Amino acid sequence: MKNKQARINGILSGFNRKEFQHDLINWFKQEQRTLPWRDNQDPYRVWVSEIMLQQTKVDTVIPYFQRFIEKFPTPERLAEADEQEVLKAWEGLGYYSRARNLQNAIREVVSDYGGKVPDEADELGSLKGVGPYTKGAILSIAYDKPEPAVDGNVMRVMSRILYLEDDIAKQGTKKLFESLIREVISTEDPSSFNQGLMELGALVCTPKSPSCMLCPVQDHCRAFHEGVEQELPIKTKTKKQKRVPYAAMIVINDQGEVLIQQRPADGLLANLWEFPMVPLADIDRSHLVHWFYGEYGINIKPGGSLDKIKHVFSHLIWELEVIPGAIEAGELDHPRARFVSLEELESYPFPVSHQKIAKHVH
DNA sequence: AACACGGGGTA
DNA sequence: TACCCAGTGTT
Repeated sequence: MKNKQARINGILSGFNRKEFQHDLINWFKQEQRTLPWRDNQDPYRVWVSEIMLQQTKVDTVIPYFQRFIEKFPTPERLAEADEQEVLKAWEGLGYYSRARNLQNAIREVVSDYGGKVPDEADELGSLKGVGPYTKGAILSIAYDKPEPAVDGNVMRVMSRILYLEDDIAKQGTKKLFESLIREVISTEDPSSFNQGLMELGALVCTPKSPSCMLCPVQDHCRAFHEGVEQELPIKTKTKKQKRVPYAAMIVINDQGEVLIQQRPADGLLANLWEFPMVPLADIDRSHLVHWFYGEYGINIKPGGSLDKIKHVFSHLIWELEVIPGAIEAGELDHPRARFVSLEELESYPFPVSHQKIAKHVH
């Protein structure tokens, strides 16, 4: 413990905190982008935006945020919505547990906190989906509290400013940055300080070829002075994804309805909908008919492949072979599957991979 | 301390 | 390709 504080003191010796705060905050106030969640300090809107922005670019989030707030303008409206409706609003944004956790947490806010987003760190941090970053972001941006909000931007920017060679891919490194931010954050305007750090990372202090000549805190940057800004931060590589081939089936009944099913409540793409599919490692292509009958109680006659879809996730790659199946005989018998009209299909939340499959449904 | 968890954009 | 992005929960 003492060791750690000693290191922090060492890192910050000779660092002009007051001037750094001033230069950063002035730049932020001058150059910040106009973004929908910056209209006001409504903690609910700040919260929604912070969840959406996790691992997701600002430009991607903007239209989702607008639609989401329009549909669920208050904690109460989100709390009372069906989960399927929330997932539909999240459709295409990815990391769907964010949406389910957000609704779960908002329901707790409505039932336990009278609909008011907590402004206390422990209460906020105990809510589903609110980790150290989001907690600090809400406290500083919505409630003007001097709490660190350390994300990838902040670690990159501060690695360069302070010339730190800690591996930012390691979990523990984030704690170091949180301790450092606690020491250097502006207590007068923690919101602009935290947002300024992130805005700087997004606009100036970018991962590749940072625009140091335009940087408002260039004077404070040790990496720039040493000419090593391109070498920082240190980040170990992620391992590459595993390929998994699937057969995905388009099965349409005599009423023109297509067969879909809801995915399990846990794991990948939880509770979203999909076309029937099976890993081609589990069964051979020639056993498709047998597998399909066993699973759904319907005899089909597979047609030729309509498409091969490659879909990349962060940790795996789906290779989907789209195969039509003509119904020969049988009655659907499956707890999570149903036939729906093409019109109804639109109201179900599908992952992007299966939206690609849906393009072959006519 | 690792790994699961989406999807889109960039060089 | 490979990396990056306003991270969190689980094991």
